[in-house]
Amino acid sequence: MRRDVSINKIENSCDEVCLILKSLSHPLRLLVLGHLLKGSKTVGELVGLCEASQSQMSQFLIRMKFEGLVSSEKDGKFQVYSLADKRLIRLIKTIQDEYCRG
Amino acid sequence: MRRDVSINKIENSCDEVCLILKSLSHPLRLLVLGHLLKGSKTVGELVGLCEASQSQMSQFLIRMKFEGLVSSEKDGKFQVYSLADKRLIRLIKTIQDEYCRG
DNA sequence: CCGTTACATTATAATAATATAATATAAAAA
DNA sequence: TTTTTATATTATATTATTATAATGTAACGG
Repeated sequence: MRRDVSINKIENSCDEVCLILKSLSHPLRLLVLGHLLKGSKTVGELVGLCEASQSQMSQFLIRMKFEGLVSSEKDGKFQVYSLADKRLIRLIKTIQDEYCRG
Repeated sequence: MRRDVSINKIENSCDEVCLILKSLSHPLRLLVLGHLLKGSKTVGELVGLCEASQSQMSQFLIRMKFEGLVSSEKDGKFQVYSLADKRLIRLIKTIQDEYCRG
C-alpha cells in the first residue's frame, strides 16, 4: 500500500520553503530576481533598474545570498550577482507564467 | 520586432503577487494550503491537522479568504474552506515539486 | 597620494507580523 | 432553555521587517 506522504514532505520542508518564499514576497526582491532571471547584474545596474537605494539593494542582495537564492562573484571593482538555484529559477518562471500575463 | 516585456509584467503585478507570496510564506499558512490541495476542510479539521490554535487558524483563514486564496461555504454549523484559485493550485504544486522531494 | 566609484556595514526609527488570551456569536444538542 | 460546539472578533505584547541615513572599505584612475 502506497501512502500519500506529500503533506509530510511539505511539513518537513515547510520552514525552509517559507524562508525562500518570504524572501520572494517583497516587491523589490521579486523584481531583482526577475531581472536576474535574464542575466547576471552588478549592484549598480540593479539599483538603476529597480530605482532603489544602494543601501537597500546591498542589504537585500546580501540577505538573498545568505539564503542561497543568489550568488556573487567579483569582477574588478564590481560585484556581479546571479540566480544561484535552479529550483528558484523554475519557481520564478512559474510565478511569472501564472501571475504576470495579460 | 518583439520586445521582451516580462520584466514590465512582473513590475506591474509585483505588488499583487507579493501579497500572495507573503501569504504563502508562513509555515502554518503554507501547511494549511497543502492540506487544502487534497480537499476541502473545516476549520476544526485544519486546527487538528496543523496543531494550531483555533484563533490563529481562524485569523489566517480569514486573511487568506480576504486575499482570494481560499473560499468558504457554510455546511450546517461548519465552515468549509477550499482553495479558491487555479493559479494558486499550480503554484503550490510547483513549490511541492521543487522543494518537497527527497 | 588623493579623490572617486562601487559596494558593504551599522544604527535606528517606523511599521508590520505573530502568538496569545479573552470575549462574542450562532447553530445544534440535550 | 441551557449547554456545547464551531467559529469569529478584539486586544495586546512580542518580535521581525523595513526604510533611511551615515559611515566604512576596497579598488582604481589620475
